Amino acid sequence: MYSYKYPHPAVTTDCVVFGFNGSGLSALLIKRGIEPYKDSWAFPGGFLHMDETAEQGALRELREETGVRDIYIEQLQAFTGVERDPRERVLTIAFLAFVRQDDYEVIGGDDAAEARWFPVDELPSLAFDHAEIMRVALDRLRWKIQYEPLAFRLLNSTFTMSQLQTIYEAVLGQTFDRRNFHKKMLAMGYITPTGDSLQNNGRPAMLYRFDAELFRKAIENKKVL
Amino acid sequence: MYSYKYPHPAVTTDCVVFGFNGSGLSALLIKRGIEPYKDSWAFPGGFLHMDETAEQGALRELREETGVRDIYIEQLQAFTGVERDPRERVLTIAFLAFVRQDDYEVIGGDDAAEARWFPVDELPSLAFDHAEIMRVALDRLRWKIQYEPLAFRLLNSTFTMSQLQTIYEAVLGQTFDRRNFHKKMLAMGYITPTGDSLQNNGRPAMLYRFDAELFRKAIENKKVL
DNA sequence: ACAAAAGTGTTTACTTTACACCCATGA
DNA sequence: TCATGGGTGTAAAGTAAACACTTTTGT
Repeated sequence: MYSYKYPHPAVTTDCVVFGFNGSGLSALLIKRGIEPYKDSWAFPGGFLHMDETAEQGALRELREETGVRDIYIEQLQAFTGVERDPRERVLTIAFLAFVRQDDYEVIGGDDAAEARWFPVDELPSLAFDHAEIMRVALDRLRWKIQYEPLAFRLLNSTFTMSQLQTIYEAVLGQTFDRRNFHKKMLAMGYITPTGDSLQNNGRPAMLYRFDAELFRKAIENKKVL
Repeated sequence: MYSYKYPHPAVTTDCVVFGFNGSGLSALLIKRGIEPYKDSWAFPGGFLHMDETAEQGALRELREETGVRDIYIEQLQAFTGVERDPRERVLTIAFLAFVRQDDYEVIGGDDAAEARWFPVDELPSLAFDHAEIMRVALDRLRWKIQYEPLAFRLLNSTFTMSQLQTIYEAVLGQTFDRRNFHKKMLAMGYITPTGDSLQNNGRPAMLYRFDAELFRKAIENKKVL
């Protein structure tokens, strides 16, 4: 037992993991193996340990519950509704993650009976206030992809322009002119051709690479992200 | 005493309150009246109660410690470093606020021995990790003012174009061409002239008003904030 | 030769920047 | 009448949007 002079809320972390499989945008959910909301789908997450930051906790829970590891996450926001958990006062710090969906064999583990990807437009009903968290996460994703090079975290290290365009179209829910898209992306100054090409069905497509070094220089010069 | 099966961190809220007094940008700080960091300057804030959301807690602490009440705040982010408080594990949820500096007689109260405004470029050294919070808050402010009508929260309900321009220049640390600034602001479509004017030193300046209704319509039509 | 997907350039519209003179008021 | 700050328009540059034909590959 742990005792405190004043009441303390419990603190959890949750990870909204977005993945891309070549066509549509998905989110990684786990089926809860324990109460409350047993057998409901929810974001991977769990109670914060005393010796880890929220970010470390979120990564640990993600690894334990889905097998996904070593990825980039960033804080979304804290959700602090008083009644969001029936057990006791629990607030959660939600994180956003972006991964190449095919890099991971997601497997349920620990408190998760099962883990799988759901297309973001075919989500099941979610435990706790996770539907609200999902709304905020999608808004943030749509906002950020326009100002930060998030898309490259969802692609292999080399990619074609149409793969890149597919991500933007999936996230923003609109289509772009192929020629203008191509021009605009190259004009950013941090996407470089590799020289290789990738073949699927028609003419082979050139492969590009995101250059983090050039990106850093680009934002320095242009003073806006 | 309050006992739990697993250890719980303590949770506080902190408010980074930005104010504008007609010329420069300031932040509201309190001098801590209790340990730890007694007599250091810090953001107003304190422990979260079990029956309030983080936002409610932040507003309550702000009221208790500085007398500032009934203002708009928004969540900045949670700060969760393991060693950020010497007493026990404490994580804080930081909020951002924007106020008309002259609307409030700030007064120290509760755990705060004193409360006063500091120009953001003349801040004292801060308690806990509040210097880090300040950095994040300023980054966020600079980012948001370019995309959201924050400036109007810092001004009286009617204002002149040069007052508005002064805020943008103070926050972003750069100057703008008076004519282009004027055009751009009116082009937003949600700033309307009141018909009145304000006199200070030369020719009287037209007074404008921020129209929240027009703003709502403007973001609907332009689909980007 | 045909189907499928990829590569590419030009014109037009729009947005942003640069820039200077006249006006209203108080001292 | 002078000093102070406010109001305003136009031309040039840059950015974004519209738009269609040709190329490479596999079948």
